[in-house]
Amino acid sequence: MGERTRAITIADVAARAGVSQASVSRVLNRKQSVDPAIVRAVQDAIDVLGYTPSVAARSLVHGRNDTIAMVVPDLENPLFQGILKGLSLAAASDHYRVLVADTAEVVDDEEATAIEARHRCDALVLCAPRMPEERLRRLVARVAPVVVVNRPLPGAEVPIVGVDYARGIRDLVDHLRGLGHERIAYVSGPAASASNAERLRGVEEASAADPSVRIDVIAGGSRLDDGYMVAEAVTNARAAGVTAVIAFNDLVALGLMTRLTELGVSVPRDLSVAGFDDVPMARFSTPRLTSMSVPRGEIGAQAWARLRTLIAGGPIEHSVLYRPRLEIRDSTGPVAA
Amino acid sequence: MGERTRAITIADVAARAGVSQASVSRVLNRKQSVDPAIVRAVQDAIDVLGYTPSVAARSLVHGRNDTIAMVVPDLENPLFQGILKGLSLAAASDHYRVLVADTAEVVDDEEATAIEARHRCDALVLCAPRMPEERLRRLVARVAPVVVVNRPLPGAEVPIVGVDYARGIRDLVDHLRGLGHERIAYVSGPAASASNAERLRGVEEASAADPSVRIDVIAGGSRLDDGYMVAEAVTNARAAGVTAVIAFNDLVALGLMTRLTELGVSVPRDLSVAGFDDVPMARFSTPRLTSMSVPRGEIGAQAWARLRTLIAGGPIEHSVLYRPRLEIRDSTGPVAA
DNA sequence: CTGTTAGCGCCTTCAA
DNA sequence: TTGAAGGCGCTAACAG
Repeated sequence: MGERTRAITIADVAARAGVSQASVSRVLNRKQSVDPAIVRAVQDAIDVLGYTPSVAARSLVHGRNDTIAMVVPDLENPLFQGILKGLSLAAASDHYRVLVADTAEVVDDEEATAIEARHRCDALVLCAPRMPEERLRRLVARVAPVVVVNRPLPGAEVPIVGVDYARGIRDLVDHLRGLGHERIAYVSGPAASASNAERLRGVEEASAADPSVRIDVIAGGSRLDDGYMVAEAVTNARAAGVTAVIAFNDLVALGLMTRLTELGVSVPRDLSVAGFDDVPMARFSTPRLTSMSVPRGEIGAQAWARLRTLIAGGPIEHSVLYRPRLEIRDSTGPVAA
Repeated sequence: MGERTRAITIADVAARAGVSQASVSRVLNRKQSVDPAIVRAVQDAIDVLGYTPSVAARSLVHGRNDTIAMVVPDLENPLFQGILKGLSLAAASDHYRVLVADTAEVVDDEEATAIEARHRCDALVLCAPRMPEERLRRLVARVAPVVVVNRPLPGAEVPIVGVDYARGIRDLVDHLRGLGHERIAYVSGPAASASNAERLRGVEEASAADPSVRIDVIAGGSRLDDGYMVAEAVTNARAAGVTAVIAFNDLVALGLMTRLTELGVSVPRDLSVAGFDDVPMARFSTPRLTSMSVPRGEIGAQAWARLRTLIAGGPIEHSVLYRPRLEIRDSTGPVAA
């Protein structure tokens, strides 16, 4: 890598500077102190020759290559993008780079992809929202050091950086309750998604905590289209008394609102709609979308912090769960009188 | 990399199988024909030991590591995400992985980042829309094999995969002209952006080709906020007779429409608005946004195709320029009578 | 402080 | 067809 023609090596530098390779290596790594004259000679030789050390050789000697991998189901998901960005920037500040491995939503490939990616790198960030728990647990043990992002994994020896989706849903329900809504619909995400399961748990908890509220679940999805297409089901629910909708995420909420507008359903007058994730677009929809904000970049940065500790041989640090922050905008309002 | 404890090596496998390392290497790489008995013995040993070859050692020997890097100014830009996804998938099908290097919009870091990334990888995909041409030309020569994405670079020895933005703008202007618009405003992107320059060229060409049309340029930006904030300037332009707006990209168009709606300006009745890039959200805005579609994933895939040829020692293949496709939706309409 | 010597794990001639 | 040996480029002992 890194060279077109026959690369110049540390031996060339040593020869030109009239010293041993070890000395060159020393000035390169500033480990021991070296005679200033030699340092200068070596520096000169390096400059003249335009030498750069081979990362491959270094990797072989050190047993690491200052690279981590992030495995994601879909690079086009704004949530993962934000995490990747945060991870990439944080890692870069420690001279680490990030390899991306998009599994294109094929759950059955995730395991192999993760193992392969891990083999090229020093550590792994795993986003595998749909992988069965047991399989993920085995995988995690196999590819350590690793941190799991955006889903719980009870009992596994791995740091987790995630979001308290259940709590977020409860907070959202509270918000709607405060506006007078008692009949709410939750448009669910992908059936196998762990974070959808967490949200559903939040739905249950909210129902249990407040008998006056009733929350129906409508099968949805995770993308704009899914929200668009679920609109009919939502209007049916509305006819049956539902006054507010919580969507799996903002994309679904935005797609839903688009269709509702077409159908002549006014948000929030006829129906309140809330999303989750607080993607940039949420502030720019009409009406502006009430959402639960999730610190995407921060999740990536925290994942790196934990990974760095593990790489350095440190302990498995405490997991973190971010509590989503309610962003009240214009798509939710008081229940119609 | 790839190991926690002392890794097992090809020597361990050889020992257990009772053959030489060379034989193991042979069955691993299925190069020469090997005695079936040996093959079996080696396979068994590999399975029992759970051996996987060291990528670092391989890299050192081969001088490559089956990894390419993509340098981008901002991972959160939907355009680059799409390209990255396409690139990543295409490369993966050839057992290559992609390293991402986000320069966080700091143009002065791009050069160093590119060189560093290139040093870790076999080749580079460069997205550097704001780097001065001359500097980019020098850089490109230095980091080959490389392909430049999404900007022209006349006279450089490098394949380019890009978009004919000028043509796209002209097609868009034609569309608006067909609807009767003669006074158009172009909300420009970042001043240093090469693709903005291309769009401006399209604006000039369109004006030159059709004297009946007049296109004003309004300074904008590249994000939702920029579009939102430029709305006042746009309404002023409208007061001065402008009947249609072309935004630098969809994000700007969407932000602009949001603000226009707030200001009571009806799109497309009072003003037509068109974007560029055709991001997923364009189909879901209210009104649905007319845009110029750009094949994001395909750009990434083509970038990989060219890179692969270069890596294999092939020639610099022809550059490609995609012609954006007009997606007529509801945000553009006939000029008011 | 410096040079010599062994590897890191793998592939690849070269003989046998 | 197989094994032995050298080397990819660098670093880390170990002497000197």
